[in-house]
Amino acid sequence: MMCQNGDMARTRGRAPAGGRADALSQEIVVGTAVELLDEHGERGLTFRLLAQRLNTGPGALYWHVANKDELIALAADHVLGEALADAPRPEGGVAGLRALAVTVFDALDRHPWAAFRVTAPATLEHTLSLLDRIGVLVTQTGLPAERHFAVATAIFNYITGVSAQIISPAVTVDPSVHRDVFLAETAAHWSRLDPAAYPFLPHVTEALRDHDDRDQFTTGLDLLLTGLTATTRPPQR
Amino acid sequence: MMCQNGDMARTRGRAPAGGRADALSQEIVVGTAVELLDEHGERGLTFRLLAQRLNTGPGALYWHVANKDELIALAADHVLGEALADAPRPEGGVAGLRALAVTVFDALDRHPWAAFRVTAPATLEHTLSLLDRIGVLVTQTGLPAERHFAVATAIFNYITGVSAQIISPAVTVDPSVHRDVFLAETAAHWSRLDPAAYPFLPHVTEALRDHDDRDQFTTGLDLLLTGLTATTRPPQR
DNA sequence: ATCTATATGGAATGTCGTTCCATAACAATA
DNA sequence: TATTGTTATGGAACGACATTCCATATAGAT
Repeated sequence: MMCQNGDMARTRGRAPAGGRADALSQEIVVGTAVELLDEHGERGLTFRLLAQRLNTGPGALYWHVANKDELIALAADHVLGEALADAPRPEGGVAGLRALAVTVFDALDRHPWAAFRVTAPATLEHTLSLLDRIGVLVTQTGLPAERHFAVATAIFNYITGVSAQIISPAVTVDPSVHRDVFLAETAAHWSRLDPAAYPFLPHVTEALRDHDDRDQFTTGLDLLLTGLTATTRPPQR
Repeated sequence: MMCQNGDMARTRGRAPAGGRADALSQEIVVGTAVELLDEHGERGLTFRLLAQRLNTGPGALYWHVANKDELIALAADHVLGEALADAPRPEGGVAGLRALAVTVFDALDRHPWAAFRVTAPATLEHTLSLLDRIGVLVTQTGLPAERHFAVATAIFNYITGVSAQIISPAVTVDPSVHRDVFLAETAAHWSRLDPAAYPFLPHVTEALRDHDDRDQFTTGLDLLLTGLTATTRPPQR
């Protein structure tokens, strides 16, 4: 599964110099897939539907994409590419890490299906690019070189993994039920739990109902980054 | 989608007092599903195969489980339940949080398909239990009450989200390629990248090849927990 | 014995990913 | 301008799957 694109730069999908006017390309196929995924979610994307929108047959798509897994992986990478293009460059160090993380979260929040499909260790273009940019910023923090990989990967995993968790209700749950309704129902469920078995949850139903996803993301992120600076500059007695 | 079990405790699946000897139950169905998921992964689990192993037809399973999504969600919750049963209870505070997190990671590592299926906000029994136990431990750290929800959720999201990311290659990639081979190939890929576009990655290929998944999990976890203690006791000048 | 809710299991349905292949469009040759 | 080979297309066909349907069985209650 999953691309295994390997070495040989595949010419596939690159429209030949003097191709026809209505020529497909991997870029077009993936771009249209992103539209469809935004509209109907992962389950709603079918090769038939995609082919229909591109005025072709399902078979033609397989010239540009190996299978549905690769298509979705490429679509998710495409989303990440847009996010990175928008990401601010100026800041360095921990502030830059925070800004980059939030930018990526926002992008995944706009394309909920993508969050689950960005995976480590990276092999796709923009996923690699994200990890590399995190690595560069980590390098700037003055951490010893032997920790660069572990810390950069930890931050990458936090961004993609936690984003996926926070966004998951939008994907897992029936999309027809809105966020507020879902949270209200879940809060009601928590409030009905037996306090002997669940001493904590009944106390935080209000916080569940009112919380903001982005704040939830930055709460953990800031803990992580605080821990990072605390490690970088050991506690000044 | 997804349970919506609602209130009414469903009698379904509970074998009636004097049922037949070969009676099914939700517990049996889910337990067998866990076995099959461990053996063949999420794609390899089919209702036909599950029915065959239980000496029944596919239709019978739908009496105990609404659909495949619910089945897998229940199976993942089952895994979490086992992990929590094994989890050490003694320690409290930050040390207890760390121990609990690692226990859950190990369980998900043994059942890679489950990591992607544990989602927040929780509605299933053991997922709720995990979040609650995290909450209790967070309460013990002396954090102000208004931060309890945000911090407990952040830790929950870290555990489940980052575990899923770290374990993902075992699920996403063809299971026939072993971890070492996959990492070696990815490392080779990184080493061939253009250093102008990717200044960081080529330097850490060795670390990628040699890293340990559990260490990767604890690296970020310890950063997060360090940040937590730094927040709890503000820096003592 | 009869009745009814619970539970079963195999057959039928429809949708999907994917494969296949006959054909089209174009580029390079002659 | 014909010819040939490669690149690309698109629609039909295949096989697997989740899910539904329904005729039947089981066991407790009457």
